[in-house]
Amino acid sequence: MARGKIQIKRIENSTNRQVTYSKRRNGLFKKANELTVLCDAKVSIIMVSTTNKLHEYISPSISTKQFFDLYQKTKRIDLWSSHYEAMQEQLRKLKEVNKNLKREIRRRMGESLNGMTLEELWSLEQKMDESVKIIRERKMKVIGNQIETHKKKVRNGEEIHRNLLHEFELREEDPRYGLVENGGEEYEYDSSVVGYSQEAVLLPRILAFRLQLNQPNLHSGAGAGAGAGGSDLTTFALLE
Amino acid sequence: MARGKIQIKRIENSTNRQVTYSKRRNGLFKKANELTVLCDAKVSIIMVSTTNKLHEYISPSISTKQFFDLYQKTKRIDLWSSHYEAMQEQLRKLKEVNKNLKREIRRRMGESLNGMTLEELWSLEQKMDESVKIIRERKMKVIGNQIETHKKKVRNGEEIHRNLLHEFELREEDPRYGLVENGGEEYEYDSSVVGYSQEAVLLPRILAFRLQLNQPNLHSGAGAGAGAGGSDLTTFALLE
DNA sequence: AACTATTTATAAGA
DNA sequence: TTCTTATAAATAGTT
Repeated sequence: MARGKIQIKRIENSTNRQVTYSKRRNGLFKKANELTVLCDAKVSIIMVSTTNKLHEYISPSISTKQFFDLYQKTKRIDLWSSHYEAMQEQLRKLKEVNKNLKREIRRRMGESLNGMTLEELWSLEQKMDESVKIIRERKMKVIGNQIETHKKKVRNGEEIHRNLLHEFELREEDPRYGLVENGGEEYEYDSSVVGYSQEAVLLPRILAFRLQLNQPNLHSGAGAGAGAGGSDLTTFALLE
Repeated sequence: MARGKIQIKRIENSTNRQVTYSKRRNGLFKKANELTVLCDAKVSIIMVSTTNKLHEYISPSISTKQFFDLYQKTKRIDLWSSHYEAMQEQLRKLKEVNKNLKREIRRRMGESLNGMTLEELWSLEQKMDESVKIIRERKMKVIGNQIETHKKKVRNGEEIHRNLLHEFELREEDPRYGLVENGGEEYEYDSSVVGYSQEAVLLPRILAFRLQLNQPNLHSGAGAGAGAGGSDLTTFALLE
Protein backbone atom coordinates (compact mmCIF):
# COMPACT_ATOMS: atom_id res chain seq x y z
CA MET A 1 0.00 0.00 0.00
CA ALA A 2 2.78 2.21 -0.50
CA ARG A 3 5.70 2.61 -2.80
CA GLY A 4 3.82 0.49 -5.27
CA LYS A 5 0.77 -1.77 -5.25
CA ILE A 6 1.20 -5.52 -4.52
CA GLN A 7 -0.69 -8.57 -5.67
CA ILE A 8 -2.48 -10.43 -2.90
CA LYS A 9 -0.69 -13.75 -3.27
CA ARG A 10 1.86 -15.65 -1.25
CA ILE A 11 5.15 -13.76 -0.81
CA GLU A 12 7.81 -16.17 -1.99
CA ASN A 13 10.78 -14.43 -0.35
CA SER A 14 10.85 -15.86 3.14
CA THR A 15 12.38 -12.82 4.84
CA ASN A 16 9.97 -10.48 3.14
CA ARG A 17 7.09 -12.71 4.15
CA GLN A 18 8.20 -12.66 7.76
CA VAL A 19 8.48 -8.89 7.75
CA THR A 20 5.10 -8.42 6.16
CA TYR A 21 3.57 -10.89 8.61
CA SER A 22 4.94 -8.92 11.51
CA LYS A 23 3.85 -5.54 10.19
CA ARG A 24 0.40 -6.60 9.16
CA ARG A 25 -0.12 -8.52 12.35
CA ASN A 26 0.43 -5.33 14.29
CA GLY A 27 -1.91 -3.50 11.93
CA LEU A 28 -4.61 -6.12 12.41
CA PHE A 29 -4.30 -6.08 16.19
CA LYS A 30 -4.42 -2.29 16.23
CA LYS A 31 -7.58 -2.30 14.14
CA ALA A 32 -9.09 -5.00 16.35
CA ASN A 33 -8.43 -2.92 19.40
CA GLU A 34 -9.95 0.18 17.80
CA LEU A 35 -13.02 -1.86 16.93
CA THR A 36 -13.24 -3.09 20.51
CA VAL A 37 -13.17 0.45 21.88
CA LEU A 38 -15.20 2.27 19.24
CA CYS A 39 -17.99 -0.25 18.96
CA ASP A 40 -17.96 -1.82 22.42
CA ALA A 41 -17.40 -5.22 20.79
CA LYS A 42 -15.48 -8.28 21.86
CA VAL A 43 -12.82 -9.55 19.50
CA SER A 44 -10.56 -12.57 19.59
CA ILE A 45 -7.81 -13.04 17.02
CA ILE A 46 -5.55 -16.04 17.04
CA MET A 47 -2.97 -16.49 14.31
CA VAL A 48 -0.24 -18.91 13.49
CA SER A 49 2.68 -18.01 11.23
CA THR A 50 4.41 -20.30 8.73
CA THR A 51 7.02 -20.82 11.41
CA ASN A 52 4.25 -22.11 13.71
CA LYS A 53 4.44 -19.23 16.13
CA LEU A 54 1.12 -18.37 17.74
CA HIS A 55 -0.02 -14.80 18.40
CA GLU A 56 -3.31 -13.64 19.78
CA TYR A 57 -5.31 -10.53 20.40
CA ILE A 58 -8.14 -10.58 22.87
CA SER A 59 -10.42 -7.73 23.93
CA PRO A 60 -9.69 -6.67 27.49
CA SER A 61 -13.17 -7.47 28.76
CA ILE A 62 -13.04 -11.20 27.97
CA SER A 63 -10.80 -14.27 28.08
CA THR A 64 -10.03 -16.68 25.29
CA LYS A 65 -11.70 -19.48 27.23
CA GLN A 66 -14.87 -17.42 27.56
CA PHE A 67 -14.70 -16.81 23.84
CA PHE A 68 -14.50 -20.48 23.10
CA ASP A 69 -17.35 -21.21 25.49
CA LEU A 70 -19.43 -18.52 23.85
CA TYR A 71 -18.54 -19.75 20.40
CA GLN A 72 -19.40 -23.28 21.35
CA LYS A 73 -22.74 -22.30 22.80
CA THR A 74 -23.71 -20.06 19.89
CA LYS A 75 -22.66 -22.48 17.19
CA ARG A 76 -23.91 -25.50 19.09
CA ILE A 77 -20.61 -27.21 18.39
CA ASP A 78 -18.68 -29.19 20.91
CA LEU A 79 -15.08 -28.13 20.45
CA TRP A 80 -13.62 -30.91 22.59
CA SER A 81 -16.13 -33.63 21.97
CA SER A 82 -13.78 -36.59 21.69
CA HIS A 83 -12.71 -36.92 25.31
CA TYR A 84 -15.77 -35.38 26.77
CA GLU A 85 -18.39 -37.46 25.07
CA ALA A 86 -16.53 -40.68 25.80
CA MET A 87 -16.45 -39.77 29.47
CA GLN A 88 -20.10 -38.87 29.56
CA GLU A 89 -20.97 -42.16 27.94
CA GLN A 90 -18.84 -43.99 30.48
CA LEU A 91 -20.57 -42.13 33.29
CA ARG A 92 -23.98 -42.96 31.90
CA LYS A 93 -23.14 -46.65 31.68
CA LEU A 94 -21.71 -46.79 35.18
CA LYS A 95 -24.82 -45.13 36.56
CA GLU A 96 -26.99 -47.65 34.76
CA VAL A 97 -24.94 -50.58 36.05
CA ASN A 98 -25.07 -49.07 39.50
CA LYS A 99 -28.84 -48.81 39.38
CA ASN A 100 -29.12 -52.46 38.41
CA LEU A 101 -26.72 -53.53 41.13
CA LYS A 102 -28.68 -51.61 43.73
CA ARG A 103 -31.94 -53.15 42.61
CA GLU A 104 -30.41 -56.61 42.75
CA ILE A 105 -29.26 -55.99 46.31
CA ARG A 106 -32.60 -54.59 47.32
CA ARG A 107 -34.31 -57.70 46.02
CA ARG A 108 -31.86 -59.89 47.83
CA MET A 109 -32.80 -57.92 50.94
CA GLY A 110 -36.48 -58.64 50.37
CA GLU A 111 -37.38 -55.17 49.04
CA SER A 112 -38.76 -54.01 45.69
CA LEU A 113 -40.30 -57.41 45.01
CA ASN A 114 -43.46 -55.97 43.49
CA GLY A 115 -42.53 -56.25 39.82
CA MET A 116 -41.41 -59.86 40.05
CA THR A 117 -43.20 -62.85 38.60
CA LEU A 118 -43.77 -66.09 40.45
CA GLU A 119 -40.96 -67.74 38.49
CA GLU A 120 -38.51 -64.97 39.39
CA LEU A 121 -39.48 -65.10 43.05
CA TRP A 122 -39.12 -68.86 43.03
CA SER A 123 -35.67 -68.69 41.45
CA LEU A 124 -34.53 -65.92 43.82
CA GLU A 125 -35.71 -67.87 46.85
CA GLN A 126 -33.79 -70.96 45.76
CA LYS A 127 -30.61 -68.98 45.09
CA MET A 128 -30.88 -67.25 48.43
CA ASP A 129 -31.43 -70.56 50.22
CA GLU A 130 -28.29 -71.93 48.62
CA SER A 131 -26.34 -68.80 49.52
CA VAL A 132 -27.49 -68.88 53.13
CA LYS A 133 -26.42 -72.51 53.27
CA ILE A 134 -22.93 -71.59 52.07
CA ILE A 135 -22.72 -68.69 54.52
CA ARG A 136 -23.91 -70.92 57.36
CA GLU A 137 -21.29 -73.55 56.48
CA ARG A 138 -18.65 -70.88 56.37
CA LYS A 139 -19.77 -69.59 59.76
CA MET A 140 -19.63 -73.06 61.25
CA LYS A 141 -16.15 -73.54 59.84
CA VAL A 142 -15.00 -70.26 61.37
CA ILE A 143 -16.50 -71.26 64.71
CA GLY A 144 -14.76 -74.63 64.47
CA ASN A 145 -11.46 -72.93 63.72
CA GLN A 146 -11.84 -70.58 66.64
CA ILE A 147 -12.63 -73.43 69.04
CA GLU A 148 -9.62 -75.32 67.77
CA THR A 149 -7.40 -72.27 68.20
CA HIS A 150 -8.74 -71.72 71.68
CA LYS A 151 -8.10 -75.30 72.69
CA LYS A 152 -4.52 -74.99 71.48
CA LYS A 153 -4.06 -71.85 73.53
CA VAL A 154 -5.42 -73.54 76.62
CA ARG A 155 -3.16 -76.55 76.10
CA ASN A 156 -0.26 -74.21 75.54
CA GLY A 157 -1.00 -72.33 78.78
CA GLU A 158 -1.31 -75.55 80.74
CA GLU A 159 1.98 -76.77 79.35
CA ILE A 160 3.74 -73.59 80.44
CA HIS A 161 2.03 -73.83 83.80
CA ARG A 162 3.21 -77.40 84.32
CA ASN A 163 6.75 -76.50 83.37
CA LEU A 164 6.79 -73.68 85.87
CA LEU A 165 5.40 -75.89 88.61
CA HIS A 166 8.06 -78.42 87.79
CA GLU A 167 10.70 -75.72 88.04
CA PHE A 168 9.39 -74.63 91.43
CA GLU A 169 9.39 -78.22 92.65
CA LEU A 170 12.99 -78.60 91.54
CA ARG A 171 13.91 -75.45 93.43
CA GLU A 172 12.17 -76.68 96.57
CA GLU A 173 14.29 -79.80 96.40
CA ASP A 174 17.38 -77.71 95.79
CA PRO A 175 18.95 -76.64 99.12
CA ARG A 176 19.99 -73.26 97.63
CA TYR A 177 16.33 -72.24 97.54
CA GLY A 178 15.56 -73.42 101.08
CA LEU A 179 15.34 -69.87 102.43
CA VAL A 180 12.53 -67.51 101.49
CA GLU A 181 14.14 -64.48 99.95
CA ASN A 182 11.37 -62.01 99.20
CA GLY A 183 9.80 -61.19 102.59
CA GLY A 184 8.35 -64.41 103.96
CA GLU A 185 5.45 -65.17 101.64
CA GLU A 186 5.04 -68.57 100.05
CA TYR A 187 3.22 -69.44 96.80
CA GLU A 188 1.17 -72.56 96.36
CA TYR A 189 0.09 -73.83 92.91
CA ASP A 190 -2.62 -76.17 91.81
CA SER A 191 -3.03 -76.46 88.06
CA SER A 192 -6.57 -77.80 88.29
CA VAL A 193 -7.77 -74.83 90.38
CA VAL A 194 -5.84 -71.83 89.14
CA GLY A 195 -7.72 -70.08 86.28
CA TYR A 196 -6.57 -67.54 83.71
CA SER A 197 -7.44 -64.44 85.73
CA GLN A 198 -5.46 -65.65 88.73
CA GLU A 199 -2.62 -66.62 86.44
CA ALA A 200 -2.61 -63.06 85.20
CA VAL A 201 -2.14 -61.77 88.73
CA LEU A 202 0.34 -64.39 89.84
CA LEU A 203 2.38 -64.89 86.69
CA PRO A 204 2.70 -61.70 84.70
CA ARG A 205 5.38 -63.28 82.51
CA ILE A 206 2.98 -65.92 81.28
CA LEU A 207 0.29 -63.38 80.61
CA ALA A 208 2.65 -61.36 78.49
CA PHE A 209 3.47 -64.45 76.52
CA ARG A 210 -0.17 -65.23 75.93
CA LEU A 211 -0.91 -61.72 74.73
CA GLN A 212 1.82 -61.96 72.18
CA LEU A 213 0.26 -65.12 70.86
CA ASN A 214 -3.17 -63.55 70.70
CA GLN A 215 -2.58 -60.26 69.06
CA PRO A 216 -1.72 -61.41 65.53
CA ASN A 217 -5.05 -63.24 65.44
CA LEU A 218 -6.93 -60.21 66.65
CA HIS A 219 -5.48 -58.13 63.87
CA SER A 220 -5.98 -60.47 60.93
CA GLY A 221 -9.39 -61.50 62.16
CA ALA A 222 -11.77 -58.89 63.42
CA GLY A 223 -9.63 -55.91 62.48
CA ALA A 224 -9.05 -56.53 58.78
CA GLY A 225 -12.46 -58.06 58.35
CA ALA A 226 -14.31 -55.06 59.70
CA GLY A 227 -12.17 -52.71 57.67
CA ALA A 228 -12.78 -54.49 54.38
CA GLY A 229 -16.41 -55.29 54.86
CA GLY A 230 -17.78 -52.55 57.06
CA SER A 231 -18.41 -49.74 54.59
CA ASP A 232 -20.78 -51.55 52.28
CA LEU A 233 -24.09 -51.01 53.92
CA THR A 234 -23.36 -47.47 55.00
CA THR A 235 -22.28 -46.78 51.43
CA PHE A 236 -25.69 -47.78 50.13
CA ALA A 237 -27.40 -45.41 52.48
CA LEU A 238 -25.47 -42.53 50.94
CA LEU A 239 -26.45 -43.45 47.40
CA GLU A 240 -29.31 -42.51 45.11
CA MET B 1 -9.81 8.28 8.93
CA ALA B 2 -11.38 10.43 6.50
CA ARG B 3 -13.39 13.62 6.51
CA GLY B 4 -11.90 14.25 9.90
CA LYS B 5 -9.96 12.35 12.49
CA ILE B 6 -11.85 10.55 15.27
CA GLN B 7 -10.98 9.77 18.87
CA ILE B 8 -10.62 6.09 19.64
CA LYS B 9 -13.36 5.86 22.24
CA ARG B 10 -16.80 4.32 22.40
CA ILE B 11 -19.18 5.78 19.81
CA GLU B 12 -22.21 6.91 21.80
CA ASN B 13 -24.65 7.14 18.89
CA SER B 14 -26.00 3.62 18.56
CA THR B 15 -26.67 3.73 14.83
CA ASN B 16 -23.26 5.18 14.12
CA ARG B 17 -21.69 2.53 16.26
CA GLN B 18 -23.48 -0.22 14.39
CA VAL B 19 -22.43 1.20 11.03
CA THR B 20 -18.81 1.58 12.09
CA TYR B 21 -18.84 -1.95 13.52
CA SER B 22 -20.02 -3.30 10.22
CA LYS B 23 -17.55 -1.33 8.12
CA ARG B 24 -14.53 -2.01 10.29
CA ARG B 25 -15.44 -5.67 10.65
CA ASN B 26 -15.28 -6.04 6.90
CA GLY B 27 -11.99 -4.15 6.88
CA LEU B 28 -10.58 -6.44 9.56
CA PHE B 29 -11.68 -9.59 7.79
CA LYS B 30 -10.25 -8.34 4.52
CA LYS B 31 -6.92 -7.63 6.17
CA ALA B 32 -7.00 -11.01 7.84
CA ASN B 33 -7.56 -12.70 4.53
CA GLU B 34 -4.73 -10.74 2.89
CA LEU B 35 -2.46 -11.79 5.72
CA THR B 36 -3.49 -15.40 5.25
CA VAL B 37 -2.64 -15.31 1.56
CA LEU B 38 0.45 -13.09 1.60
CA CYS B 39 2.17 -14.71 4.55
CA ASP B 40 0.81 -18.25 4.35
CA ALA B 41 -0.49 -17.85 7.89
CA LYS B 42 -3.56 -19.16 9.68
CA VAL B 43 -5.89 -16.65 11.23
CA SER B 44 -9.01 -17.01 13.34
CA ILE B 45 -11.10 -14.01 14.26
CA ILE B 46 -14.18 -14.32 16.40
CA MET B 47 -16.10 -11.22 17.37
CA VAL B 48 -19.27 -10.37 19.22
CA SER B 49 -21.09 -7.08 18.74
CA THR B 50 -22.93 -5.11 21.43
CA THR B 51 -26.09 -6.71 20.10
CA ASN B 52 -24.55 -10.12 20.85
CA LYS B 53 -24.22 -11.14 17.25
CA LEU B 54 -21.27 -13.42 16.57
CA HIS B 55 -19.11 -13.11 13.44
CA GLU B 56 -16.01 -15.02 12.55
CA TYR B 57 -13.24 -15.14 10.04
CA ILE B 58 -11.26 -18.30 9.61
CA SER B 59 -8.43 -19.02 7.16
CA PRO B 60 -9.55 -21.44 4.47
CA SER B 61 -6.96 -24.06 5.39
CA ILE B 62 -8.18 -24.64 8.94
CA SER B 63 -11.30 -25.03 11.09
CA THR B 64 -12.15 -23.24 14.29
CA LYS B 65 -12.03 -26.56 16.12
CA GLN B 66 -8.52 -27.20 14.86
CA PHE B 67 -7.60 -23.71 15.99
CA PHE B 68 -8.97 -24.44 19.39
CA ASP B 69 -6.98 -27.66 19.68
CA LEU B 70 -3.87 -25.92 18.42
CA TYR B 71 -4.35 -23.10 20.88
CA GLN B 72 -4.73 -25.50 23.78
CA LYS B 73 -1.71 -27.52 22.77
CA THR B 74 0.50 -24.49 22.16
CA LYS B 75 -0.49 -22.82 25.40
CA ARG B 76 -0.16 -26.17 27.18
CA ILE B 77 -3.37 -25.62 29.05
CA ASP B 78 -6.60 -27.47 29.14
CA LEU B 79 -9.29 -24.83 29.05
CA TRP B 80 -11.79 -27.34 30.34
CA SER B 81 -9.63 -28.99 32.94
CA SER B 82 -11.98 -28.13 35.80
CA HIS B 83 -14.92 -29.79 34.08
CA TYR B 84 -12.71 -32.64 33.11
CA GLU B 85 -11.36 -33.22 36.58
CA ALA B 86 -14.81 -33.05 38.09
CA MET B 87 -15.94 -35.71 35.66
CA GLN B 88 -12.98 -37.90 36.43
CA GLU B 89 -13.67 -37.61 40.14
CA GLN B 90 -17.29 -38.52 39.57
CA LEU B 91 -16.18 -41.48 37.51
CA ARG B 92 -13.79 -42.63 40.22
CA LYS B 93 -16.47 -42.44 42.89
CA LEU B 94 -18.97 -44.33 40.78
CA LYS B 95 -16.43 -47.08 40.16
CA GLU B 96 -15.72 -47.32 43.89
CA VAL B 97 -19.41 -47.54 44.73
CA ASN B 98 -19.80 -50.10 42.02
CA LYS B 99 -17.02 -52.22 43.44
CA ASN B 100 -18.63 -52.16 46.89
CA LEU B 101 -22.03 -53.01 45.48
CA LYS B 102 -20.60 -55.93 43.58
CA ARG B 103 -18.82 -57.26 46.66
CA GLU B 104 -22.01 -56.94 48.66
CA ILE B 105 -23.87 -58.96 46.06
CA ARG B 106 -21.13 -61.56 45.87
CA ARG B 107 -21.31 -62.03 49.63
CA ARG B 108 -25.04 -62.31 49.50
CA MET B 109 -24.48 -65.01 46.86
CA GLY B 110 -22.14 -66.86 49.20
CA GLU B 111 -18.90 -65.84 47.48
CA SER B 112 -15.90 -63.86 48.70
CA LEU B 113 -16.61 -64.75 52.33
CA ASN B 114 -12.94 -65.19 53.21
CA GLY B 115 -12.27 -61.79 54.74
CA MET B 116 -15.30 -61.87 57.02
CA THR B 117 -15.28 -62.29 60.78
CA LEU B 118 -17.59 -64.55 62.68
CA GLU B 119 -19.70 -61.59 63.74
CA GLU B 120 -20.11 -60.40 60.16
CA LEU B 121 -20.98 -63.90 58.95
CA TRP B 122 -23.47 -64.26 61.77
CA SER B 123 -25.10 -60.93 60.96
CA LEU B 124 -25.19 -61.65 57.21
CA GLU B 125 -26.77 -65.04 57.81
CA GLN B 126 -29.50 -63.52 59.95
CA LYS B 127 -30.24 -60.77 57.46
CA MET B 128 -30.40 -63.28 54.63
CA ASP B 129 -32.70 -65.53 56.60
CA GLU B 130 -35.03 -62.61 57.14
CA SER B 131 -34.87 -61.67 53.47
CA VAL B 132 -35.59 -65.21 52.34
CA LYS B 133 -38.56 -65.24 54.68
CA ILE B 134 -39.92 -62.06 53.10
CA ILE B 135 -39.34 -63.40 49.60
CA ARG B 136 -41.02 -66.68 50.49
CA GLU B 137 -44.02 -64.83 51.91
CA ARG B 138 -44.23 -62.74 48.80
CA LYS B 139 -44.06 -65.85 46.67
CA MET B 140 -46.84 -67.47 48.65
CA LYS B 141 -48.94 -64.36 48.28
CA VAL B 142 -48.42 -64.34 44.52
CA ILE B 143 -49.35 -68.00 44.35
CA GLY B 144 -52.43 -67.28 46.43
CA ASN B 145 -53.41 -64.43 44.13
CA GLN B 146 -52.97 -66.55 41.05
CA ILE B 147 -55.11 -69.33 42.50
CA GLU B 148 -57.76 -66.80 43.41
CA THR B 149 -57.69 -65.28 39.94
CA HIS B 150 -57.94 -68.69 38.37
CA LYS B 151 -60.91 -69.65 40.51
CA LYS B 152 -62.67 -66.46 39.48
CA LYS B 153 -62.06 -67.22 35.84
CA VAL B 154 -63.46 -70.72 36.22
CA ARG B 155 -66.49 -69.40 38.05
CA ASN B 156 -66.97 -66.77 35.40
CA GLY B 157 -66.75 -69.34 32.61
CA GLU B 158 -69.25 -71.60 34.32
CA GLU B 159 -71.61 -68.70 34.81
CA ILE B 160 -71.52 -67.80 31.11
CA HIS B 161 -71.93 -71.45 30.25
CA ARG B 162 -74.98 -71.78 32.45
CA ASN B 163 -76.55 -68.68 30.96
CA LEU B 164 -76.06 -69.99 27.45
CA LEU B 165 -77.53 -73.33 28.33
CA HIS B 166 -80.49 -71.53 29.80
CA GLU B 167 -80.93 -69.54 26.60
CA PHE B 168 -80.83 -72.68 24.52
CA GLU B 169 -83.42 -74.30 26.73
CA LEU B 170 -85.69 -71.28 26.31
CA ARG B 171 -85.30 -71.47 22.55
CA GLU B 172 -86.12 -75.16 22.54
CA GLU B 173 -89.38 -74.33 24.30
CA ASP B 174 -90.05 -71.52 21.83
CA PRO B 175 -91.80 -72.83 18.68
CA ARG B 176 -89.97 -70.31 16.48
CA TYR B 177 -86.74 -72.22 17.06
CA GLY B 178 -88.28 -75.63 16.49
CA LEU B 179 -86.71 -75.93 13.01
CA VAL B 180 -82.99 -76.24 12.49
CA GLU B 181 -81.83 -73.34 10.30
CA ASN B 182 -78.11 -73.74 9.61
CA GLY B 183 -77.81 -76.98 7.65
CA GLY B 184 -79.10 -79.71 9.88
CA GLU B 185 -76.49 -79.92 12.62
CA GLU B 186 -77.50 -79.88 16.25
CA TYR B 187 -75.38 -78.87 19.27
CA GLU B 188 -75.61 -80.58 22.57
CA TYR B 189 -74.16 -79.03 25.74
CA ASP B 190 -73.24 -80.56 29.04
CA SER B 191 -71.62 -78.10 31.43
CA SER B 192 -69.97 -80.86 33.47
CA VAL B 193 -68.22 -82.37 30.45
CA VAL B 194 -67.30 -79.44 28.20
CA GLY B 195 -63.80 -78.09 29.08
CA TYR B 196 -62.08 -74.89 28.07
CA SER B 197 -60.58 -76.18 24.82
CA GLN B 198 -63.89 -77.50 23.60
CA GLU B 199 -65.56 -74.32 24.62
CA ALA B 200 -63.08 -72.47 22.46
CA VAL B 201 -64.11 -74.52 19.46
CA LEU B 202 -67.78 -74.46 20.12
CA LEU B 203 -68.26 -70.98 21.53
CA PRO B 204 -65.86 -68.48 19.98
CA ARG B 205 -67.81 -65.61 21.49
CA ILE B 206 -67.09 -66.85 24.99
CA LEU B 207 -63.43 -67.36 24.21
CA ALA B 208 -63.15 -63.78 23.01
CA PHE B 209 -64.71 -62.61 26.19
CA ARG B 210 -62.33 -64.64 28.32
CA LEU B 211 -59.30 -63.31 26.46
CA GLN B 212 -60.37 -59.78 27.15
CA LEU B 213 -60.51 -60.60 30.81
CA ASN B 214 -57.10 -62.25 30.77
CA GLN B 215 -54.93 -59.86 28.88
CA PRO B 216 -54.64 -57.04 31.43
CA ASN B 217 -53.31 -59.56 33.92
CA LEU B 218 -50.83 -61.00 31.47
CA HIS B 219 -49.38 -57.59 30.85
CA SER B 220 -49.10 -56.27 34.36
CA GLY B 221 -47.84 -59.62 35.64
CA ALA B 222 -45.28 -61.61 33.69
CA GLY B 223 -44.65 -59.03 31.00
CA ALA B 224 -43.63 -56.05 33.10
CA GLY B 225 -41.91 -58.23 35.65
CA ALA B 226 -39.61 -59.92 33.15
CA GLY B 227 -38.79 -56.60 31.56
CA ALA B 228 -37.86 -54.92 34.80
CA GLY B 229 -36.06 -57.80 36.42
CA GLY B 230 -34.44 -59.71 33.61
CA SER B 231 -31.22 -57.80 32.99
CA ASP B 232 -29.69 -57.93 36.46
CA LEU B 233 -27.74 -61.13 36.44
CA THR B 234 -26.65 -60.87 32.84
CA THR B 235 -25.46 -57.35 33.63
CA PHE B 236 -23.13 -58.63 36.32
CA ALA B 237 -21.57 -61.05 33.91
CA LEU B 238 -20.54 -58.11 31.70
CA LEU B 239 -18.98 -56.17 34.53
CA GLU B 240 -15.61 -56.06 36.08
C1' DA C 1 -25.25 1.63 -0.13
C1' DA C 2 -22.34 5.16 -2.57
C1' DC C 3 -19.19 9.04 -2.45
C1' DT C 4 -14.93 11.32 -1.28
C1' DA C 5 -11.79 14.08 1.52
C1' DT C 6 -8.73 12.71 4.61
C1' DT C 7 -6.47 9.63 7.69
C1' DT C 8 -4.09 5.44 8.24
C1' DA C 9 -1.50 1.42 6.84
C1' DT C 10 2.25 -0.24 4.75
C1' DA C 11 5.90 -1.67 0.77
C1' DA C 12 10.22 -0.78 -0.27
C1' DG C 13 14.35 1.14 0.80
C1' DA C 14 17.75 2.64 4.17
C1' DT D 1 14.14 -4.98 13.83
C1' DT D 2 13.03 -0.07 13.22
C1' DC D 3 12.61 4.31 10.67
C1' DT D 4 11.30 6.74 6.61
C1' DT D 5 8.29 8.05 3.10
C1' DA D 6 5.72 7.67 -1.08
C1' DT D 7 1.70 5.73 -2.05
C1' DA D 8 -2.28 2.39 -1.54
C1' DA D 9 -6.14 1.40 1.27
C1' DA D 10 -9.48 2.31 4.71
C1' DT D 11 -12.92 4.90 6.35
C1' DA D 12 -15.80 9.19 8.74
C1' DG D 13 -19.00 12.02 7.54
C1' DT D 14 -22.15 13.11 4.12
C1' DT D 15 -25.73 12.18 0.52
